[in-house]
Amino acid sequence: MRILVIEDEPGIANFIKQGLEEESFAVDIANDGTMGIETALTGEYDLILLDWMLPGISGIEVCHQYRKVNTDTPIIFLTAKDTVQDTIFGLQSGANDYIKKPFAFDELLERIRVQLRPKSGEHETFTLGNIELNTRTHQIFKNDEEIFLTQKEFALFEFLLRNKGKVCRRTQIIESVWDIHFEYNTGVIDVYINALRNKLDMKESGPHIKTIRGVGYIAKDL
Amino acid sequence: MRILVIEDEPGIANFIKQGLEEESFAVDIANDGTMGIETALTGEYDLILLDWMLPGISGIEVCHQYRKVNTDTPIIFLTAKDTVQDTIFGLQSGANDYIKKPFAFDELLERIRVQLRPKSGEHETFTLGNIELNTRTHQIFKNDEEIFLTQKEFALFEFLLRNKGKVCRRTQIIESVWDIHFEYNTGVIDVYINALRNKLDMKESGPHIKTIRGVGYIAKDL
DNA sequence: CTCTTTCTTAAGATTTGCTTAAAATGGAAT
DNA sequence: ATTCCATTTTAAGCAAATCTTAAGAAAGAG
Repeated sequence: MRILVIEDEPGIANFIKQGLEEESFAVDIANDGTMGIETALTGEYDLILLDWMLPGISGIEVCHQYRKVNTDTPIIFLTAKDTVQDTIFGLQSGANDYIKKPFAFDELLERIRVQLRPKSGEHETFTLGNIELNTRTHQIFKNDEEIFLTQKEFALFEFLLRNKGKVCRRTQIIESVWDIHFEYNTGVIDVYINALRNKLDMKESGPHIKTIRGVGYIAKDL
Repeated sequence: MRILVIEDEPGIANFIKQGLEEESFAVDIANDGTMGIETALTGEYDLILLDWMLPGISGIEVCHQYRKVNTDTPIIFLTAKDTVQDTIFGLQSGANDYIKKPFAFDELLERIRVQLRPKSGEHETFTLGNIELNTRTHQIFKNDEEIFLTQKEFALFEFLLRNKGKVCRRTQIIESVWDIHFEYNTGVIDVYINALRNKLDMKESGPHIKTIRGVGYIAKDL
């Protein structure tokens, strides 16, 4: 799950980035409206957090522009203003929700989840055989026994499960999970796949992550 | 499906090459404008990815030159520039689309597919009897049972299916699938045709790959 | 029947992925 | 700031799958 934060104050931007990364979202920051709209349009994000007050192009303007091209990706406004007027205006411009600064991080998280839930059309848990992944609580159970994964392990596994049955190409994985876009000559994926297979105890029979040589991996039941 | 990438930065060029090869395109790289236009004119490519900023001859110039000779092959510009002016200018010079760097690989892939789809006039799946090939997910099903092919096997089979009913000459095959252009005295094709017939279980009756003695092969239903 | 082309198999070369250990990174605690 | 610890990444040797070559067997053409 990739999130773009369009916010000029580095302090706030980094605070949000860190918090979201702890929840294993992949977060990019754009620090002004121009960069923001450009990045939003090039990259593929699942959600956009948009500051109301931006130097140069305003948040509303960014939202307007973006909505001309993309009407699916949810946008949540971050705003210091708090009049009802502004709120209505913001939502009319195409945003899906808004949150007033200062805000409790958990509240932000909650609103993000609300926006992401209906979009994926999925539940908040995914399963692979007897393994269950809960995106909400960030836990993994195998036969009701909890298994602890690190951030990256979890993010990779979640990506595979969200695409269960479909082939996940190495390029897709390195982009979605590691956020690396150009030059890519690393063996990280192999290492983490290996870790997953070990921790989740995926031998021959039973659910497994199959490798498609020269292409990538695929998670399959049975 | 053959793609030429004209791009001077090795990092980006190789990243694109790998990504596209995972999708089983045959990719060649030219690292400057002169080489680029030369290769574009000699080889037979289905699509060209052209960097805007090139040492020596610029991307626009390459595009202009190329369009004097060939007006069919789609060209997609890769550009760091982002002004509307440049874009319009680029498209006027004969390009079919453009994409701003940095871009998400999936977006590039999508644009490539948009360009290739109308040209081939085909869908993203091909069938041969009860066998179905999905170019998108890179999978093959026979009566809804998945059959795993290697890269080369898949590429060869895809080529045959794209030309279903038409005779595929050995020279065509070796050029499109193996990217070998001149000297050619190898028995690889035979070996791979054999592998396909085995894996896909093509006996006499039923769908099969018929061999045309002295010429090549043809994929036929029934 | 003889010659040519294709089929089939097996073995060698090459590429790709697996696995492990060690180095780098980053956070938390002292 | 320093140390410690967990996580992430890099690197390298090994294993396995794939690709290519080659050579004898089979099949088709004349």
